[in-house]
Amino acid sequence: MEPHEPDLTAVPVTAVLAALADDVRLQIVRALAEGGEAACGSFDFGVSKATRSHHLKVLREAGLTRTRAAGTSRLVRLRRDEVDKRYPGLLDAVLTPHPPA
Amino acid sequence: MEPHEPDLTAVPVTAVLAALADDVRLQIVRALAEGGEAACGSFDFGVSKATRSHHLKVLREAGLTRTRAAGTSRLVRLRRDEVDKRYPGLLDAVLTPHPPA
DNA sequence: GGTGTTGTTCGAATGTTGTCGAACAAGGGT
DNA sequence: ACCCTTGTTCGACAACATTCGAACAACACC
Repeated sequence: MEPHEPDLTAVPVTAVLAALADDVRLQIVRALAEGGEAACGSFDFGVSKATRSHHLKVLREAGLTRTRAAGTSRLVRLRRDEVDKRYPGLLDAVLTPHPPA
Repeated sequence: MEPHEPDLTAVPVTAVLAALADDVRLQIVRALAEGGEAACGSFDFGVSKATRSHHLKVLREAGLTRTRAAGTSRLVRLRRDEVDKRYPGLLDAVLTPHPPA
């Protein structure tokens, strides 16, 4: 089956924002922004693997990540350049820590 | 009753993103970014006034807009400076037109 | 006071999303 | 061949979102 990784220009803004508007997914994106490529299993944020797989699918279909198989694992990485090009400042604005003050 | 216009620092990022992740609300925000202050009724995007009122409430409670009474109308305006300060680049990234190419 | 305009709130219908366990698929190792 | 690890997919369920019409509130104006 196809990986279903659309071009960012084919994804409505609202879908990109919706993909980022979830706590678990935001943690995943933050981890990817810091750590580069990572296996799906490395994102243990207190949800089952079914849920995690679902969130990774949402991110992938929003055009935010790319996934490639590597043995029994799958490596996920953030499509930083493409996102920054189409939505300059979005990731920076959303990924930087936000002091409660 | 209180207007319920929280400080931006008190609103989780995901709530801000969720508020922007809707077509109707994004149109409202775009209109506000261009036209400055506007009455609620000026946002006729094919939804009923009940629905419009709901969306304005979501934007207000996400800390994105401010509302003040003016006679029988209510004037809404975007909290541009505050949003830009906390999330630099967010509004720009999201409000600028996105060519499908 | 009565009427019209402008919004808000309520209740209900409908649709979407997040979550899980269980079943399944694909690889790697022994 | 067998098993373990790693992920995905399937149903199901609960929670939340969007939408509407109708009822209500506040104000202005005659």
